[in-house]
Amino acid sequence: MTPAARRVPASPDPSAQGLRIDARHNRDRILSAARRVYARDGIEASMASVAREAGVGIATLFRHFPAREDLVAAVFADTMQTYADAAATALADPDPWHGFTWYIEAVCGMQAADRGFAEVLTMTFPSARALETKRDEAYRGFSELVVRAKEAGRLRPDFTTEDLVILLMANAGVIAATAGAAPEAWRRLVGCMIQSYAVPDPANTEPLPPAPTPTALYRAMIRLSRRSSTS
Amino acid sequence: MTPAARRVPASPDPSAQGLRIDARHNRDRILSAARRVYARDGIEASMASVAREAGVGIATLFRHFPAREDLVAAVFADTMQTYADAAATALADPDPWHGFTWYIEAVCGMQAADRGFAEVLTMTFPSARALETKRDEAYRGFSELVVRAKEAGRLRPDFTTEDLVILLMANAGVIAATAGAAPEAWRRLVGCMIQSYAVPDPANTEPLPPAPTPTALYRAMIRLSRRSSTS
DNA sequence: CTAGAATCGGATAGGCCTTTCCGATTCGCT
DNA sequence: AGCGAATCGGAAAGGCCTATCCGATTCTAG
Repeated sequence: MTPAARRVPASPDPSAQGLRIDARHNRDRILSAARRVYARDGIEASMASVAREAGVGIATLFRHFPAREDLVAAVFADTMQTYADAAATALADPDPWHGFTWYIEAVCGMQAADRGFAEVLTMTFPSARALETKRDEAYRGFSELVVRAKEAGRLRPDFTTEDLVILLMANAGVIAATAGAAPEAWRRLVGCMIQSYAVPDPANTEPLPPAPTPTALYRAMIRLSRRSSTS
Repeated sequence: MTPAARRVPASPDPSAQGLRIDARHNRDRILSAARRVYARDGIEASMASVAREAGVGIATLFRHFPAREDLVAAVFADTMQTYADAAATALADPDPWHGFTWYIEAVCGMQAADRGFAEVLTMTFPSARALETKRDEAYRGFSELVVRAKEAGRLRPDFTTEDLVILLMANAGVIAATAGAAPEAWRRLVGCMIQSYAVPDPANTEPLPPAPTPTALYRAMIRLSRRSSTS
């Protein structure tokens, strides 16, 4: 047994290698705390609040993740993997249009489930190579989905891959604004957008997802004014 | 001349009445500074930054507007008037569908021109009566626009007034995310959404507004990660 | 079991924010 | 011109945040 093999990496995360086991333990606590905080408050949540949630000292947090970007990249590494995998799954669908719409709904659903991730998808972190590699992978898959859906005659020819980015930004806005008070509003938005992407076909109109109730939206609009900073 | 008539309100704002002229002057400086700051940074901008921009002491700002909400309400009073007026203008359009789409584009354009206003439209301020009165007025006008557009057979029957709120939230998201780097992205979003609101008619398809260029969107996604707070 | 290295986390410095207090200044009437 | 009231704005108190320092603690190898 070589000295280097003594510290076996029990954690699946390769960047935890070589750490003392208490350090690795803290690292994991920080990551799961950050996951919770970012999902709730978005990635502009303070480093201090993450440390509090994790129950570690502030210095410990900064030692493991010197910059906020490092923490964000570590937290969303596997979510970005899921994101990239979704494109592959969609490409395996024999129906190009169904694969295209499934992908969009899946991605927007991931945004709805995690406010932090919703924000990550509308930003780019040039220094976080791992994240950007996954993003590029997903992008290539989506480009292929677009080509196939156009070839099948279901996707309008003037659709561009930039439209997905716009949708992600729009969806992030709805999710941030409704934040739990109208949890289905984003489905309505996505349903409308997909509708507009399709080549018009009166013989094949899908119903839209239901609109949120007026009271739900009103609650969202009030809640929105009850906050201070974040973002 | 009665004592009460001595101080003539030169300012159009009735709530400036009874102030000494230097006080009124400061009030105006604060309001125009806040307009600039809110348009640029959104209504979560700090009171301190508004005071700095206005060149007045912090205490002066707080004396005139004890709570952030008071300042927001004062700043956006006339913009909300324009907002309400737009509904009336749209109702005067003889073509119900054209009036409907014109209104949506006008309102979303107002959002694009003022990030603070974009946020105000997705919130409600129960204590700011004047603001909410105007909002209700616009809402009633929009409801009528919806009815007429449906009667004309151009607007899909399952459209609801809540869809406008969702669009406003989505548009606010795109505007906040692109913030100058891709100034036309919101038009693409709005074009798509209007497309989806229309009763499908292959004989009458309008082209979508152009999509932003990939580089413009990329710049927006980088810029987004370059900020600290906001929101 | 122990020594030394790795790690922890409280404390601290510095920044920005909100809100209030109060002495200094300016205005407006006489 | 001059007085009193209105208004100004710097200062201060308190909160939260980032980032770093360093003595205390915990782990690991031998």
